Amino acid sequence: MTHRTEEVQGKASMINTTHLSLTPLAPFDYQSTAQSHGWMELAPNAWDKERHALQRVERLSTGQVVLLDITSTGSVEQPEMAIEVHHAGELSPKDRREVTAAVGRIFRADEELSEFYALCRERGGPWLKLTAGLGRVLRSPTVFEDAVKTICTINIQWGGTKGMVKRLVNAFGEQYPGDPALRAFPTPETMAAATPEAFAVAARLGFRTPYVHTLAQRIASGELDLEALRNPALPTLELKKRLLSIKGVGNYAAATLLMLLGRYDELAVDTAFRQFVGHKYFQGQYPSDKEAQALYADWGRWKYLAYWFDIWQSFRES
DNA sequence: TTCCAGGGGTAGA
DNA sequence: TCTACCCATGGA
Repeated sequence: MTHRTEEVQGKASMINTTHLSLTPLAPFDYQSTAQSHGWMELAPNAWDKERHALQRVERLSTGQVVLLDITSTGSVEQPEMAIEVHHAGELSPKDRREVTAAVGRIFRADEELSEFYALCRERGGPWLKLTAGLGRVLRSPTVFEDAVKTICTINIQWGGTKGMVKRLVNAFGEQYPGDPALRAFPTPETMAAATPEAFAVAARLGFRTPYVHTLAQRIASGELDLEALRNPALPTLELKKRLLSIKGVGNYAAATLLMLLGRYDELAVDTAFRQFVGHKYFQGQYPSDKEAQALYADWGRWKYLAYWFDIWQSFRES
């Protein structure tokens, strides 16, 4: 991953703009990656359809809150992303590195998928499309944000998930100084500082309320280090065990978080999975979870990606 | 008003 | 390991 920086000073505003760039591993399909997951629609993310830009408010480790505007300036084979950072005051070299690292993580800029692409080529047909830079599933800069959002997908329709995440951001996220209506995803410390009662009233997460609040408290107190789960040396089974030890995380959420951590061994069995597999492979009948999972068994450690883009292609064809 | 969603925890077998 | 039951919330 490489980056270069230049700075442009705004003239009429207290907000300055810094231009950064990021070069992901090729092949890389920027737009398909951004639209690969509903995460694009969850606050503080927003997708600008006309400019094909992903916008997001980010709180840096210094406490500075900035607005990111991310677009593609390259091609699939020679990819490059432009990152406009709107911020008050200065943006230090450390801040710039933090921003490019966050964007790199969101887009999985350094994720190596050649083994998955080789399997897609063996299959041929519609799977060949994936080898043109698809296969990256959008995620968040922190494991905490992904964990909270995953818990907010449990037993609820997508509109409900969007509403819950938006309430969390509006109630506990820090404001962007250039537009107080825009906020960053809240830190564990901010959520943990609220009483359970105040948290429940503000977020309205239903039965997920104690799961998310307790998770924030455990991280804020130092008892739990979710970022440590990004360690590639951790065996997947150990990682899954640690995820399942989090209250509110069961088999579905653990498989989703494994995928977000770059481990594709497990399928997230939920209503969408059962409906899709039943419709496409079992003449509309719901198979057992074992039968459904067996469909993707020979994808080995790439099962989740195979399923995810199987449903993604069906969606695009319909 | 009723149903149920992109499930999970718990108890009991 | 499996099943039954309950769990808040909000959209259809």
